[in-house]
This record gives sequence, structure tokens and C-alpha cells, in this order.
Amino acid sequence: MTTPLPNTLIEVKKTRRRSRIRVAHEEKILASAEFVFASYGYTGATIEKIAKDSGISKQNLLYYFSSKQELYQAVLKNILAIWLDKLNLQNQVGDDPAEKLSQYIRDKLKISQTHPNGSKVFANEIINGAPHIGDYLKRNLNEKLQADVDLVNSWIAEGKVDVIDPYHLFFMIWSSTQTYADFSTQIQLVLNKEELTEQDFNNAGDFLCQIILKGIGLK
Amino acid sequence: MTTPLPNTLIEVKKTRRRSRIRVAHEEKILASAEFVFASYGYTGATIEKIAKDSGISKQNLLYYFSSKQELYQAVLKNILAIWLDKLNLQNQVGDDPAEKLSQYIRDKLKISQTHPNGSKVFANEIINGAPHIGDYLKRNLNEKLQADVDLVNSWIAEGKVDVIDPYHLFFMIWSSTQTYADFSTQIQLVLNKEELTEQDFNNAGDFLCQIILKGIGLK
DNA sequence: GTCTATAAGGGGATAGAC
DNA sequence: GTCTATCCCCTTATAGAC
Repeated sequence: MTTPLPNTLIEVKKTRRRSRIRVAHEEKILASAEFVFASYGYTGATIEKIAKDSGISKQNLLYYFSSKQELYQAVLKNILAIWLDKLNLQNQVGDDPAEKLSQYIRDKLKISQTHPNGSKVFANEIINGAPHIGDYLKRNLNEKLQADVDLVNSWIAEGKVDVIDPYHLFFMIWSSTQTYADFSTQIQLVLNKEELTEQDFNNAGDFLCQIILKGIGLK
Repeated sequence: MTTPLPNTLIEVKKTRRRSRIRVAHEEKILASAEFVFASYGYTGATIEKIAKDSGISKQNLLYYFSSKQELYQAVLKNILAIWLDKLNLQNQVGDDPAEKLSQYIRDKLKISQTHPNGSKVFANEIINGAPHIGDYLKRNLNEKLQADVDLVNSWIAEGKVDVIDPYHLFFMIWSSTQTYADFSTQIQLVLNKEELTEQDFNNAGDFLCQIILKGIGLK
């Protein structure tokens, strides 16, 4: 049995001038698409559902995004851009490893709070073997990550943190912060809440920073 | 926009006597279903694909599992049974918190290694809002978890571990162990490997135990 | 830009012979 | 238990009027 075929990500076309109405509609459509793809998966989501949710007719939606796949990839690219943009250990202010890592963790968690649906769509895509963004991810993730891995390794060399494998550290940070978006259903069920509050996210941030920093020998 | 309707999980019927051929075929079908649901999601998976993968005709498959939903829920119930069965802090041997937690973490990670597809199907289901197993989960997860939470709280009261929120500890353990199944595509991409090896899982286990135990004040 | 109509194909499930 | 045939709905996408 073969896994789904890889598809190269459609590059965003640089439209020279987008009318106000186009910009507004595209935004509404993208927000709805994020929600519907997160709730039903790629195949389970239908253009009809997205159209209904955004208050735009199905045929009109296809005027703005000419195919389901194009819309899906736009959603994926949105969340990836947010992650790749904000998530650099290097870009965090200060020199202190503890400070940099704390900020990184809290930033990542903040995105789980503000963009849960984007995170869920991305998670679904990766779980399914990244058929639509595998190539794109390969080209864009590793390079950025390498710089951060190097930085952590330099901290280890300087004796500032315990000897650990930086890759597994990042896997841990990514998974334990994203779980508050991706697995929010389960977390809400366990905590017996309808929604996760600001306070829940603050608690999570405090917890994660406490465990991870102390765990690698900081503080 | 409404989220998917909840469906109560179909209870497993106790067939008094299942022929040898039925048992064998059901097993093959379930294994293929796990793989196909993991690769394509609930809607994206088709009975046809599952049938092809298992070497059984689509119509014959429907003789054994009378609907797609029934097959899907059987897959979900399988992985949940494995988790709920093995994952009790209380059942781990020994009295030592460090020993119990290490074993719990390694057991959970082992399931990621041996049942990656079941884990992926479950992850997809939760991400999509648990439309098919929400009720079942609610009835079966919280009670088991509560005993473990109480145990951790007793350790805190005895001063054996730092003051932490046990719930967030479990969220961290669950997410950081499951990521090696659910996000294996991304991890393989970062580590530049076709498959995760026994050694990779050992490294992950060592890393997670080191960070989490030290992080909560053990050792 | 937005609408009505519809083509074209996929996929779940059933009927009934063997 | 397994097969052939088929029904029927759903969904993507296009054509073309306004």
C-alpha cells in the first residue's frame, strides 16, 4: 500500500493589487477554512461547509480560491509562516539561556492559544504523512532549526546546561506546547471545562518552563 | 457552524463463537484499517483502500464489519484499550516515584513504537473534536486518571517531588511520548531518517526520563 | 463578482446469485 | 463466505447568464 502522493505546495501568487472586497473575502474564507479543515480533516471538510461558515456561496468561494487544495495549502502556509517567523531561539532577546528558552516556550504556547485551528490542520497533515507540505517543510524547517540546535550545543559546551540531545529537546517543546491546541478536546475533558482560559495557558506556561529549565540543569 | 455530532461508541458484541477464518480476517482488516485511517483520516480513508490493503474484497469486508463507522470505532477502541490497560502509575512495580514514573514514560513510549498507526488514528479523532469517542472517553479516562493524579499529589505532600500541577505533568508525558508516533513524519524529516530505529526510541526514553524526573525534583 | 445549472466521478451500502 | 451488479447520495469543479 502506498502512502499519499506528495504534492509541491502551490506558491503564493503576488497579485499586484487586490481589491478591498477580495482581501476581506479571502480573510473570511481562510478563517472558516481553518476551522472546517481542523474539525473534519482534509477530505472530510467540504467547500460547502466552508462556504456556509463564511457566509459566501460555494461557487463564489471557488472564484477566490480555484480549488479545495489551493485553499488548504493557503491555510497550511499561514500557520507555518507564523511558526517559522516567530520561533527562533536566536531571535529571543537577552543572552541568558533560561530567558531565551522561557520566551521560546511561552511564544510557542501563545500560538497554540491564538491559532488553535491552524495548529490542528497542520497536525492532521503531519500525522497523515505530510502529503501536501512534506517537500516545503523539508526545504524550510531544517535550516532554521539547525541554528537553534547549534546554539543549544554551544550552551552545553560552555557548561551552562546539562549534556542533552538538542533535537529531542525541541521535539519535547513542540509537542508539549502544541498539545494545548491539538488535544484541547482531551484536555478540556480531563479538566472538565468548556474552554481553556487565559489562566490555564498561564499555568501551562509556568509548568512547562519550570520542568524543562530545571530538567536540563538551568536555574 | 456546528461541530460534528457525537456518536456513542458501538459496544463490542460478544459473539459466542467466531470461526477461525473470521478471526483471521477481522485481524487483517483491522490492521489495514489502522494504517489507512492513519494515513488519510476518517473521511479520506475508503473501504476500498482498506479492502485492497488487506487483500479482501470490499463487499466481503462489509460482511465482517457492516459499516465504515463500525470498523473505525473498532480501531479506536483497540488503541484505547491498550492505553487504559497498561497506563496506570499505580500498577507500575516498586514504591519509588522515580522508578514508577520512568516505567510509565517508557511504557507509553513503547506503545508509540509498537502501535504508531493506532496512535495516529486516535490523535486525528481528538484533534477533530472526538466526534466518535468523546462520550466513551469521558466515561473511561477520567476515573483512571484521577487515581494517578492522587498518587502524584501524595508524593508532593510527602515532599518527594516539587509542588506541581499533576494534570499538566500528564499532559506533558502524553504529548511528548505520543509525538514519536503521531509526528514521526516530522521527526524523521528533521533527523533525516527513513524510519525511527530502536536506538532513536531508546534515546527518546532516556531524554524524557532525564528531563521530567529532574524537572519535578526527583533524583 | 455573484448567481443558476449541471457535468463527472467517487464512495458507502445493499440485493441477490452461488 | 464470497462474488457480481447496482443504487444513490455527496462533492468538486465548470459553464455560462446577469
